[in-house]
Parts: sequence; structure tokens; C-alpha cells
Amino acid sequence: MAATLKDIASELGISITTVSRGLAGYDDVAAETRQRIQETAASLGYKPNILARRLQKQRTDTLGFIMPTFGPRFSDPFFSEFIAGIGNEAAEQEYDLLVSTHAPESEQEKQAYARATQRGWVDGLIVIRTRENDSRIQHLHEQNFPFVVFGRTNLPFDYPYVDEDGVAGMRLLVQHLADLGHQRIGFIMPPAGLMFSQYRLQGYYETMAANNLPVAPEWIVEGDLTQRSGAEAAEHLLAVQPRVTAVICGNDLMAMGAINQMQQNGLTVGTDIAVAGFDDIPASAYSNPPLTTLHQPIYDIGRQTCAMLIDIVNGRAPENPSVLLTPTLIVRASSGSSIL
Amino acid sequence: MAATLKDIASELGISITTVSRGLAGYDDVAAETRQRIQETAASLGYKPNILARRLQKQRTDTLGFIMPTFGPRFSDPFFSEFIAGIGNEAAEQEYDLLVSTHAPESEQEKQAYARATQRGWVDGLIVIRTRENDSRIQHLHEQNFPFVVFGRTNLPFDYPYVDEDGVAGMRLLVQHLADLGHQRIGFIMPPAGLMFSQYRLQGYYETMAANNLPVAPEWIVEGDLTQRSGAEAAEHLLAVQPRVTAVICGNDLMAMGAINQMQQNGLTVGTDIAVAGFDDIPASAYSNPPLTTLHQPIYDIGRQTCAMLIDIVNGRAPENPSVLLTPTLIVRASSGSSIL
DNA sequence: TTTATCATCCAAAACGTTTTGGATACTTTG
DNA sequence: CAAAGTATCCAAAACGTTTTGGATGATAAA
Repeated sequence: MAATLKDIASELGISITTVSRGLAGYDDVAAETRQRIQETAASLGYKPNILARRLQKQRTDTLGFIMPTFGPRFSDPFFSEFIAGIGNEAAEQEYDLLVSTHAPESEQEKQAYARATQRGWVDGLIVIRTRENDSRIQHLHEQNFPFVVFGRTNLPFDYPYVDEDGVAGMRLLVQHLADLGHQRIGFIMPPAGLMFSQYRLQGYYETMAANNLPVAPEWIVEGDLTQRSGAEAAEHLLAVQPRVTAVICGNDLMAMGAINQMQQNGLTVGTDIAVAGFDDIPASAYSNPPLTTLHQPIYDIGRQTCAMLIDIVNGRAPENPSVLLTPTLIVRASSGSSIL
Repeated sequence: MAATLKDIASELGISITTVSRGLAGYDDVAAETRQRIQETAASLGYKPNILARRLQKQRTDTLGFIMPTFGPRFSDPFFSEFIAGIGNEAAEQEYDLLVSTHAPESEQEKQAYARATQRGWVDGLIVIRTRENDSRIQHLHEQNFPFVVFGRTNLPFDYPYVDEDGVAGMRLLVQHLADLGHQRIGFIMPPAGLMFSQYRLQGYYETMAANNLPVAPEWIVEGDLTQRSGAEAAEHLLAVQPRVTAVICGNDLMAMGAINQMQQNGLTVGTDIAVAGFDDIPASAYSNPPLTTLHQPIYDIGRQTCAMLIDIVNGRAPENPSVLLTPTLIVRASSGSSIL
């Protein structure tokens, strides 16, 4: 059905080699011959078979991205934006992007990584949402398979990564609230197994201490990054007396859940209680009240991560294999004004 | 470096054929031989080369999905959820998912579709956000390339699709508002080029007429599905006198932008003015006020679309190649109570 | 005239798998 | 004992490309 090099060659009565080289633009084929090759190729509707080409070239020109997500009802806008970032960068550099979703630490996830490191699947992988002693990174490192991580982990070897400085980010948030006069500041933290939770928790402790503010253990509640868990965590937090006057949430989604819960409890967010998020997803500017948060350039991080991976896949050393970005504080109404 | 069938064969002093068939589980290889093959394969860390296998089998076991998105700052949660749906279904049926993003109707998008229909790229494509005389569907149909559409278009041939009944959906929304006593109902519609806009607009007109409610042209404003455009559209709408008492938005994101804008203008949404959205993204339950909207099971639609495509790719006729789903109305506080 | 250079072409190998169509030797059946 | 069946194996072709290492004849330089 579909035309191959052989079809063009026999149509023209020349060799497959010449057709291939003519199409590829080598200069050892006469201009006139090339012309005829191109014409026949066009008239036959020739399209190269990617698989054959890839098999021969021993590379897939494809990057892989395995999203670590829970359950079906899943729609963190973070992922849309991140995929757009890596996808656009990949497309510009003529790479394909293979995407799959698996629950973190699940058997399927392990299998997906095992498959991905098989020869011929993808040339490199992007890893996100790092975990403690991240088994994925361990595996990729052992297999000596090309990868770049968005995030860091506590494994005793080097690997290329892009990450935001979670400690610095939390410092900005806590300091902002402390400056407004808050003394009892709660923290709805992301899942403890995630590395960025640890950095943010560390930043929280450090900055509270730096301001001579005590921390009660009940002020720290763990969520799972969904609105629902934000609401539940807020419910717990509000029951603790004396009540916290400010709450920092591990991401914007949980912040929105928390705000909703507080409002249902009759509190006015921004006045009775301050709330801050983390991520600055587009929705955070349009929530009611608009959300104080930390801006992370997810799209750009995606691009940068992907660009770094493409460098590595091509054997080029990235100029900086350890990128640490400082997020910027976005103050909106949810954190209110000074309560002093 | 990596072990191949040839390595195993020469190690064992048997033929490649036998190794291949032994590994594949054919019964024309002795149990004892198979045993030895498996052991050597394991000890050599053999992993089949996917490309070679695919080239031989003449299929990629890969599905493609080209997201039609604008600009960089893009994070419609719709896409995360849809990708999770098709991704999980694909993974379960052992298919890979190739994802890329391109601006609708752009040159890159055309190229992406042209590439995707090349032999060896993907076995089938999923198309979403259908447009009038959708060139993508036209192209795929002409090429006789396997695809399934989420949405419909106005082309004069049949193609497999899953869609929600936009007319019925709008009927539910308009009727809900009409029943509450609203007579001047605005519509922030999605981009006119998208087919679902047309259905929703049609449902709007029909149901307004069915309730003997006049429609002023100024009540219909077009947005681009982002919060920002929802806010801008609301600004326009609020300037029209006599003011509308209710606004239906083409998706939840625009509804949130609109609500935000109304609140900035000092209106209390749910009391002074009613607002409804479309999609029921998770955030809509946690907005302030919570959003009346139409629920669409995006994740399930993704799964269903993908399952249908896999059927088609394998030459199985899907039992129902034209699925039309009726969304369900979710009433929350943003539409308020009766104003009569 | 001989040698070197150049322009143009191509046969064959290679990438790593699966499938086709037997071959071989051994066992069972009539 | 011959014929048929069975179990086990494999050489070669095929998938469609790119690359290697020349071959050929014409032209330019010595």
C-alpha cells in the first residue's frame, strides 16, 4: 500500500541507496537525479517509515514522562502546564513525548520504568514529584539511563535536576505572615513521602524559629494535594485551640479547599484568618478571596527540564546540571493585612 | 552492550528462531530448551528491542493525542483529567500514548497530523475540541487513518465519536435558571469556531424561546475558555442595561473569572446575580460561592474514547460508534435561589 | 599517455525481531 | 515393516531504512 524506498527505486530503475541518499540530501547524487527522486517520491506519496529509520539509527527520538498520579478523578492543572512545557520544547527539537500515568510506588509504575529503560522505547525520561530514596531515580541511575528530574532526592550520587528552592519559598511565605503579625501559623503540608514536603517543612520550621515563634505539632497537618484534603485538613486545624491565625498550604489546590472549609465555618478569609498557597496556578488569581501564593514558572521549568534531557540524550553536557530556582512571593487578599 | 536474541542463541549454540519462539511461548520448543533459554535471557539481562519488534509486526502499539492549546500559560484541568483517562485505558491494554501540543489551526498542528499519519508513527489518533469543517478530521478521513473524536463536526461523512449532548446540557442550565425566575440570561460562549459552542448556543436559544424569553444580542459574549476571558466577558455583560440577572458560562474556568469580576464590581454572586458553568471541574465545588454547573465525566469519556480507538485499530467494530452522553446538572450556590 | 581527481552510483551489510516453510529424527500406527 | 504422525529445531526471508566501502566512467593534471 504505502510507498517505500524500494518502490521509488524500481520505478526509477535506480538503487535504493541512491534514493535514500538523494532524499537525505547527500551531495553524491546528481542534481537531476535528486530532482527525479523527489518528484517520484511526491507522486507516490512516499513517507519514510519511522520505525525502520529508528531501528537503523538506534535511537527513538522520543522522550518519556510517567505522571505519578492517584485515582481517576485527577486534574491537577500543574500537570497540564508541565506537559505543555516539555511537549513544546520536545516538539521544537523534533522529539516525541510518550506519556503515561501510574500511581506512585505502584507495581505498574515499576513496570513502566522497567519497560521504558528497555532499548528502543524512549531515549530519556523525565521524573517529577521526587520521593525519599526515590526508587525511580535509583533504578535509572543503576541502568545508566538518561533522565532529568524536576525535584531532588536524598540519594548519594549526582544526577541532573531542575528544582525550586522550597526552603527559600517557605521562608518568604512564613516571613510574610510573621511580618503581618501572625504568631500561630499552621501548615497543611503535602504528603510526607514527597521530597518537596520536607524542604517546605524545613523552611517552615527555620523561619518560625528565626522569628522566635513556637510551633505546636497540631499545627501541621498532612494533605494529599487535592482540594478535598485541603478542606479536611482545615477542619482539623480549626479545631485546635488557641486557633491558628494563618495557614500555609502545600499547594494552591489544598489552599482552595481550605478556604472553602473556613468559609463554611463562618470565617472570613483575609480578615479572620490568613491563608497562603504554593504554585500560583492560574485559578489562584481568580479565587475568592484571591490567593497569596508562591509563583513557580511550571511551564518554563518543563521546557528547561526537557531541554536539559535532550542535551544529555545527545551526549552534550548541560551547562548547569543542577538548577535551583527561587520562587517569588505573590501577595493577594487571602493573607489579609497586618493584624497588629 | 545490551543483549539480543543473537547473543542468547550463540551462547546456547542454538538458532535465533528457537530462542525467539522459546521466549514467545510457542510449543514447538522443548520444555528443557525453553528453560535454558529463559535462564540465559535472564542472566544476560535480555530485553527485546521494541523497535525491531514493531518494525516486523508492522504496528506501533502506540496511540497519539495532539492537544489543541493556545499559548504557554495554559493549564486547563480538563486536559489533565482527559489524559489520565486515555492514558490509563491505553496502559491497561498495553498501548503507549504519544502526546503533543499545538495551537489549533496552526501550521505546526497540520504538520503534526501529517507526521502522525505516516507509517510507523502511531496506530491511531484521538481528536478533541472539534471545529467547524474540522480539517483534522477531514485529513484523517481522507487518509483512511484510524481515529476517534471527542466531539462532533459538520462534515458529510460518518466517523466514530464520543460526545456530550451540548444542546441538552444547555437546556438543563437555562431551564434551571428560568425556573428560578430569571428572564435576562447572558451567555459567555466558548470560541465560536468550536463545534460545542454551536450546540450550546443552540440549546440556549431553544430553551430561551421555549420559555418565551427574549434574547438580546448583547447578552452573548465570546470568551476563549480562560479565567481571564471570563472576567473580561463579565465586564462587558455587566455594562449592558437592563442588566442580566443570570450568566451561563461556556466552561467552569470562565465562570470563575466571571464570578471574580462580578465580585470586584461589588455584586454578591448567588444573590445579586446568578452564575453557572459547564464541565464540573473539581475546583468548581470549592469556589466561592460553589459553582452551579453541568457535570461531564471527562475521565470516563477519555477511557471510552481510547477504548473505542483500540477496538478500531484492531479491526474490531465498536458496538456503538456514536456515543452521545447527557451531562447532569449540578446545582450549587452560585445560581442562588428563586428570585420571584 | 598515464595518473590522479571527481562525480555519480550501488551491492551488501546492518539494525533486531518474527514468521515461513521446511528438515530431522524419533515414535506410533496399521 | 512401511507409513504416518510427532516433537523439536532452524535457515532464510521479511519489515524499511541508513551506512559502508567500494565501483565506474569521465575529466583534469602531470
